[in-house]
Amino acid sequence: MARFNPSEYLPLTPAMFQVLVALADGEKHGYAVIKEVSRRTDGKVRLHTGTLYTAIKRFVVDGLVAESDVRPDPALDDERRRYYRLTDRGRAVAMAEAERLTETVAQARAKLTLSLRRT
Amino acid sequence: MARFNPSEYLPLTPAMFQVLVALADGEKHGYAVIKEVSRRTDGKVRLHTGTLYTAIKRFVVDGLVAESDVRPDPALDDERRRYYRLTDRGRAVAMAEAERLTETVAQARAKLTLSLRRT
DNA sequence: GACACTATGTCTGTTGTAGATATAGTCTGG
DNA sequence: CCAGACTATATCTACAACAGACATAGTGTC
Repeated sequence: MARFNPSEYLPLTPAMFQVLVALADGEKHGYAVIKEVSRRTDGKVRLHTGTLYTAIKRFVVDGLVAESDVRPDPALDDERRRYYRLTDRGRAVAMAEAERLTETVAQARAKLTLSLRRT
Repeated sequence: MARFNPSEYLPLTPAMFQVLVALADGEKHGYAVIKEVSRRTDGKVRLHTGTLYTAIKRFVVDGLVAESDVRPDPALDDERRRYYRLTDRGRAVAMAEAERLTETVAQARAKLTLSLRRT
């Protein structure tokens, strides 16, 4: 597992990227990921259950996400929930993807504005 | 066709976005689009012919791209080529997608760096 | 009591894409 | 001089990701 290179895991699909980003600020259960993404994007990005649970399963196998044993205060919990957290590797991949997208957008903007100046 | 709203066409798939961006600074033929994307992304993004020609066909139908009659100097031309240019609508969609991606990346960066500060 | 919400998960059909194949002309090195 | 690479368009098949439906089940609300 030594010298894991995040860029070899790229590009992520938009849905998978959103899953990792949702877990970035603290562990969450599946349904909470769906809601967080929907809330954050004003309902524009809607992860469906088929997409979400399949993605998380793969992330756990690949070591980007780990299932957590830590349960919150039982009063706030729901025993059906399964909590997931981003691993160091998952965080590195998400950051690399963010950088890749930044570069892509920068190039796109450059080309799109360049041609406006010409016209 | 009045009051076309570009955001209804979003999100674009990464491949489709690259095609529109490639055409942003002037009309090109299909093979030139493939090469431009590959060159610009240091070989990281490789559009395949199946993807490219299928995407362009759809863009022409949807009015985001138009086939151009303008042929360059015959000395520089290749009669097999088919040239395509971005329409106003195509440009509007590409710009809207660039803005959407900018917002997505900004949110991702915020969440990813926030958690670093916590830890 | 009906409906919406929370929560996890599987299944199927659709879509987009990769990669192969087809065709064919040009160009370059050994 | 001919093999192989490159240019150029296009179609086809197979696969992976995803949407959306379905299944299950408990809780909350009108």
